[in-house]
Amino acid sequence: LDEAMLDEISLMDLAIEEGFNPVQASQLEEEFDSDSGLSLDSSHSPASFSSSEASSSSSEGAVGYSSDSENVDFEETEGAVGYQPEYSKFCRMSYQDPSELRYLPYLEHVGHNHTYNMAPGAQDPDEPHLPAVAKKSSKEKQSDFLDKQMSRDEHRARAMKIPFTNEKIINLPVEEFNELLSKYQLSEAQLSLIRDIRRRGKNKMAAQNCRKRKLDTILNLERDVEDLQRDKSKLLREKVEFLKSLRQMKQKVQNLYQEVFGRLRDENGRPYSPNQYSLQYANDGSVLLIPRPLADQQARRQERKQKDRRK
DNA sequence: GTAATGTGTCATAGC
DNA sequence: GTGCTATGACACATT
Repeated sequence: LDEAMLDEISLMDLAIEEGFNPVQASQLEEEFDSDSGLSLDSSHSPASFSSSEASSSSSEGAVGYSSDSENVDFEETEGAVGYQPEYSKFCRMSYQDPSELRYLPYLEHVGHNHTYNMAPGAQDPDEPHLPAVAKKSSKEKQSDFLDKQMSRDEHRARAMKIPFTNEKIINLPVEEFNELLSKYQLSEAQLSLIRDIRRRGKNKMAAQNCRKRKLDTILNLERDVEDLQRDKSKLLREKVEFLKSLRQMKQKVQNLYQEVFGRLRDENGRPYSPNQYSLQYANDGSVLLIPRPLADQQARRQERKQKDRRK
């Protein structure tokens, strides 16, 4: 019995393994396409014109998700230095009216753009020219990377001459935000960029909170699992103790029974046969000597009652 | 070279 | 209808 209990306890050591679905890498079908194959960067298309052309002609229709707001013409940006994939994401498709794709018919099938990746040298014109820097530690590089990430919209805002800070764009309440917008004469492109910056900024914070919450939830659940495992172990130990104690009590009763039965004598002074008689405990505490068949019958009845009660 | 991890972004649902 | 938040999924960089 104890071994069975211990086996049961050992079953609690359940390894919680998270399933992992590896992200399938997209196939690169064209030499300069992004990994997702969804790049909208027209400069990479054989039938395209440059992004600056696209932006310069966008006064009457956007080519990207955020129209010309992010396709700023950065002719002052000089040749790219090295591979800057993070700077390539400036032309998205989401929310876009398909009719706006008339200049890029070969991209009409694209529904979701993750244009993070560009060919070497095809730096996002939105982004500033970043000269090569001295070797940095991985932490510094990570920090640099994050700085670039965080300032990307700021570069865009500066390039589009947005007259207030991104911090305001992102954090002002709607009313104040709209009030701020109304104070300036802003072009459609500027308004579009501002809305994008606000949306991205808010979503960025939301994602950070979401991830924190997710981690907290996981930690709490892990703690709960540990607590429950401790409780279960404790209950199982108690169960083992109770069963042991019950077995001892039953043994004592059995010994007592045999002692009492062995001392009983009939009117002729002979002992009763345990095959023909048995002792039975009455509800009032008395002990009766009754013939075996009757005792067996009562025992069966009692058993049935208990079964019914369990149901 | 690869798996794991962290981050920003997009799409979408729900409020 | 609009704006916001939450979250899954994706792409990418880094470790």
